[in-house]
Order: sequence, then structure tokens, then C-alpha cells
Amino acid sequence: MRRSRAFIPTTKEAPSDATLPSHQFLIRAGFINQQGAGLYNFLPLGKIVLEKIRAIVKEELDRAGCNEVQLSFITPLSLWERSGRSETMGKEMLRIKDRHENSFVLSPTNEEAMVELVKNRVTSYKDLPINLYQINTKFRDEARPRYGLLRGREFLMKDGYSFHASEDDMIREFHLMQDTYKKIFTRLGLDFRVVEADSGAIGGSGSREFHVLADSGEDTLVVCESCEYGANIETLYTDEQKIDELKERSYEELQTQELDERCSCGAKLSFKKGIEVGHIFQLGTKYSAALEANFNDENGRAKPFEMATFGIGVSRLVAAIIEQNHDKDGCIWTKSTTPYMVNILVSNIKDDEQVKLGEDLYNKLLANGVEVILDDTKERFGFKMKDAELIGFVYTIIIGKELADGKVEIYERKTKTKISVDANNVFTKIMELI
RNA sequence: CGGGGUGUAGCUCAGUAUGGUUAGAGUACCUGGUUUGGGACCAGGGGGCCGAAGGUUCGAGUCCUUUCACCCCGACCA
Repeated sequence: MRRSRAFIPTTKEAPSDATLPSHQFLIRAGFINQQGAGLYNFLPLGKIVLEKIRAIVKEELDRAGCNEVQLSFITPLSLWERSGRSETMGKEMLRIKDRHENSFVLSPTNEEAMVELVKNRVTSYKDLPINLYQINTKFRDEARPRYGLLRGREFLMKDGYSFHASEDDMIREFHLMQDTYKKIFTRLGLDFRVVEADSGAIGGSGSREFHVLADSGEDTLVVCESCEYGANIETLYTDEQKIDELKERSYEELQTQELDERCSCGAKLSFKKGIEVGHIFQLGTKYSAALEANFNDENGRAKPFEMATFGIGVSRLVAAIIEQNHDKDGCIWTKSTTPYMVNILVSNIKDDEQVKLGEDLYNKLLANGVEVILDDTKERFGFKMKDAELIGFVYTIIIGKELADGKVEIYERKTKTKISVDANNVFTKIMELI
């Protein structure tokens, strides 16, 4: 992509109502813009990032044997009346009527629809297990949307549902998905923790949340400084007062807070803030029984499916990545999520030598499958650098005044370091880095 | 859903108390010129139904009524 042809509306100032870094930077850098309360448009850069995350999620799930489907976003209200959630979900479900006065709902989640899909189509234990998922728009009419993409009303979510002949098999799948989710968040380049979200009813392992660690997270976690252990304070403590008191503390205050308890591995525990980006849950037969979705077991007896459900907040991840990876100048994308891996900055487009090298390099990188953008605008050096830092490309190749000595620079956004390399070697060097 | 707040140029905001020329600034944008390593400079220019509707008045961005939208704190939620 040529910057001169790209729709990337960057601004020096953020709208006054954006408070979080991810919200401010994603808007300033031209990734998203707000359409209404909790409603966001994805501009070209935001769309690229969203698709990259989606692709990684899909790849890992498919590898784990899941089937991608796409359910209708609009669902008949009757489906929700049968499960009882028309009542329990209340106003979060946005209801609409068609021209025939039939009532529909914008899908806030899809347990019912997935059960309906499988019911009477998967009828034998021989066809189980089966794991279906989709990456699709959800709508929840939140009382108070906020924090940009972190809590929107319309959002992109991966929701998966598995069906099993036995509880044991369902638990096996649960652990498989837990491992798969770890792979996904690791590939995204995130510092995350898997925490127990429910230590009660279903025996301690029934529900796990995946949290991206970030100062601005809404959830307070206790994590081990050595092993993988982590827990949400809402489930760790039974004392409501203690939970409320901890919730009110800022990130800085929590950092200095000493914990009396120690992890079972012996290491120290500390408080962290987290953004929930994934949740896996053992459902049992709650929905299959309610909707009479049965299969025949070895003895030919009808039994409701054992089920589990698995969610990832895809659009929320876009913001979570930036909450964890930013500085005062803007976004710092991870290698697997950057909208472009390489930004070629031609410092002065009136300098024919600089332009020629920029064009050659651009074409060569394109030919080698590198995600590259060529900043061929007529802006000055400082403007282009600020823009590159705000957007957060992983690498920027600076073609500028040092070209007179046959040198160019490779700038790494994360560390803000520049290394000088021979113009002849820059292609080889950048291919090594990416 | 309870409490508080804000709507004026693409964006950030003045102006509203005490109604009174043609509604301002910065930034962004356009034109020309000078610049070219950290969001340049000079000159010129375009851009507004002052959220919407109704009312008071000779006169409304400013006062009154209604309404819509958005934000913040809380409750709720994954």
C-alpha cells in the first residue's frame, strides 16, 4: 500500500470523550471511529488488524478440530422464549420486528441457535464429539457502553460450542480448548493469564477466564510471580467487603500491596489488572435438556448432549493489545497483529535518489510477500515519524539524508532504536528481522 | 436504571452570567512560495441552520419549554 493512496485519517488530538490509551490511539491513528454509543467503524488499518486476529483464531481452532460456521445474526425471538433467556437477558437483547410484526433478536450469543442447529442432525454417539464455532457480530444493548472497543454494544466475538456423549469427553475438550486458547494468545504476542473464574458449583475447573494483563483492566487478579497460577479476586475471596475494597484500588496501589498468602508452588503472589478476552465454560446439559436436544447412546437411549462453550472477544482484543502495548507516542503492535510489518519512510520525496530506493525496496518487499506500506507523501520527516510512531508499525525503514553516504536506518517501534545499515543490505537485513 | 455533565468549523475549545454589527481562536484542509531529520514558515482562501423542534422578543449561540444525542460516576453485564 502506498500511503498517498491509503485512507488513514490520523489526528494530533483525540476526541475529549476518549479516556483510555487504546481508545485515544486507535482513533487518533485512524484505526476506528465512533458511530454511536458503543458502536464503532473499523477503518482500513483497524480492519487489517481485526482480520489478522480472526485468522490466527481460526487457524488454531481448525487445527484443534473445530468447525467454522456462520449463523444468522438475526434470530427469531421464539428461540429465546423456549430457553427462558428472553426473560433473563432482559433489555440486553435488542428486539426488532419485521414487516409482518414478527419479533426478532440481534444475537447477543448463540447457545440456543447452535443447539437447534445440531439437534436432530447429530443423533448418534458415533457422531460425537463435535465442536462448532463462528466469528461473528454480536449485539448486547449494554446499559453503559464505555472504553471504546473494550465494552461496545456491537462487537466481534468468536463463540464456540461443543457437544459430547459424556461428561468426561466434554472435560477433555475443555482442556483441549484451554490449550488452544493459550496458543492463540501466545501467537498474538500477549502477556496473559488463565484464571479460575468459578471455584464453586462445577468443581473448580468449570470455568476459566483468559486475561490480558494491563494497567487499565477492569478485573483485579491475583497471579503467581513464578508459575502459571492466577485467579480473579471475585472468585478467590468470599468476603464481599474485601473484594469491593480491592476493586477500588488503583493499579499503582495494588502494585505495592503485599499478599499474606503464597502460591501452592511456594512463590509470591501479586495483584494485577486484567482485561478479559476469553472465557471457556463447562455447560453440561443446561441448554440441550431445555431444548430437548438428544442423541442416542450405545444402548439406544436418548440423552441430552453434554456441552461446553468457548468465547474470545476478537474486537476487544484489538483494544487489549494496545492497552498492553503502547507508550506516550502511540500504538506498539506485536509482529503478528501489526497492520503493516514494514513502513518505508521516504524523508524527502523531492530527492530522486531517496524516492528511487524507496520504490525499489517497496516492490522487492511486496514481491517477497512482506506486508509493507510506502510513505510517499510530501510531508516532512518529523511529521512522518510522528505518524509512524502513532500508528505503531513494527519497523520503519528511514530513507533520508544518510543516503548520501549510502546508509539508511531501520527503526524499531517497540524499542525506539535506530540502526544504520548500508542501503545495499537493507533488504537482507529487514528480511532477517521480520 | 439512579446521579452528574456536555452539544458552537473535520478535531480541541472560547463566546452563553448581563440577548444587540457580518459567530471567533488553535489545529486540520485548499492555493502559491520558501523549506526538508522529529507534527515547519510566509501570504491568501474555503469551511457553521451554534444538536433538533417550538416559544418569548424589534432582535436569540445566549432566555423559556420540549426533545434527541453523547460523555462521566454508580448499579448491571461477558
